[in-house]
Amino acid sequence: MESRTQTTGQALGWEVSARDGEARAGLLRTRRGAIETPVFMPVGTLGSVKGVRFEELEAADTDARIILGNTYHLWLRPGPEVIRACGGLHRFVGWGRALLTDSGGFQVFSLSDLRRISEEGVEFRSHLDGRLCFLSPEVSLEVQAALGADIVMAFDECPPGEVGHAEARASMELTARWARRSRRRFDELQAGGADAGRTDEDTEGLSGGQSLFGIVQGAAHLDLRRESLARTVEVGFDGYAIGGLSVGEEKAVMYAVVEEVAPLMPAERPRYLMGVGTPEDLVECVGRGVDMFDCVLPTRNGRNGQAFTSRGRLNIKNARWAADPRPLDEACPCAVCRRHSRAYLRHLFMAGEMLAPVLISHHNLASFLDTMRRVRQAIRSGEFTRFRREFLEGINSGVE
RNA sequence: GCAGGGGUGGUCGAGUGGUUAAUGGCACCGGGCUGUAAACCCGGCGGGUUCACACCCUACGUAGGUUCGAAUCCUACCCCCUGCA
Repeated sequence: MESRTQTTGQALGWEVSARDGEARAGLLRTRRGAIETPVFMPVGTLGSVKGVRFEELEAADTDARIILGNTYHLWLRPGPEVIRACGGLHRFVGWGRALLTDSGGFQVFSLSDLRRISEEGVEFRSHLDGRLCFLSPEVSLEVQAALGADIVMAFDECPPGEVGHAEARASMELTARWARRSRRRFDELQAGGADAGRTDEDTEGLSGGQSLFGIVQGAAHLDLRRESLARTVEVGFDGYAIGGLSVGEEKAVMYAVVEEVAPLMPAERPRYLMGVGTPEDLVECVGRGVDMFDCVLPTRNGRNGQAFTSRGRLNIKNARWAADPRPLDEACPCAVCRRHSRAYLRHLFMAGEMLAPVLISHHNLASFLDTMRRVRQAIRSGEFTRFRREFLEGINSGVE
């Protein structure tokens, strides 16, 4: 038996197996399984990757190794007590693989009309029933302990993408202070056994506890980004995320920030770009040094009738597909593309059949995850540059 | 046959003398969606010319009529629904 004593005691294992330029291929070891990176993580905000069954997420054509849940949403409903009583989020939803929970920081942005920020935390007017709720770094980490995800996120403030320097600085500094508080409360909760998802000691050579990621903010201002990174690293986390992108800024700005920040992030820790992105964003940002991604696009756009294909986006509602016997993407090996035609999917969508969004979501997810498999392969074989060029050419060639 | 009610743009349905090419809904056509307040949101939707402003044509069962002006009023006819025979 090979000894893994050198990683025992840590909650998360991480090793890079290949590099190609800034792109890295690696293995992220969590208490609920190993995850090859770069990885795309499907979003399951409310405890469900919308429209996709867990069996399908596990199936070979998709094979998601880790999915997200959301602290704010699960906190409001069904509530952390319910989920703790059911043995944590894994057992509650019936998913045995890895989970990552976002802290609710994104809702500070997306629900900006319903909240007020103070040093202490964020007062939300619940979007469900209007009642006043208070989320802070401490509360967020307490809820995340009750959910018991394998990776949890520090509670941050996510400002709009185009905020000016002064506002971005104030926000970034608040996030930095919240990072310390998140770290402190996290450690207390772990020491106190509050983690509902704890696994046996030595699982995978890991401690069995949760791991915690810090989040870099600073909007489009590179000096603030660098400072935010330094202050986050100073606190010390198991992994580091870039937050506050794809929130209204120009795409070039996003790429510029990632290009500046990712290579400066600790090389011995996984790098997670939050909320990104399109297939081309994934490839571009892997090329800038990112290891982990999540995004609602495959499921949301799938539900709304848009398929991501190797030749770009295909809107299944378009009349031009009405009698098209071809699959969504002739190059896609997913279960949906192997079985169903564009004509059938369009018919289902136009008829309002719930199977249509289900099938397109499945295809999109399978497509995103397949892209990441090919990205990893390209990095390992030292052909990432060529892969990137050919992939982008394909995406831009247009669906016929 | 008699008595009521009704025939409006792809469809259902408002409008009952003048901003009416005609409110809405649906259908249809197109666009958007990036740590999910999203199975959602936005736009178009009689025809023609125009990049556009704009202009022309055709339209409220059919045919006449009244009026400066009619989907709206009058007459005849056709058709549909309900009740009674």
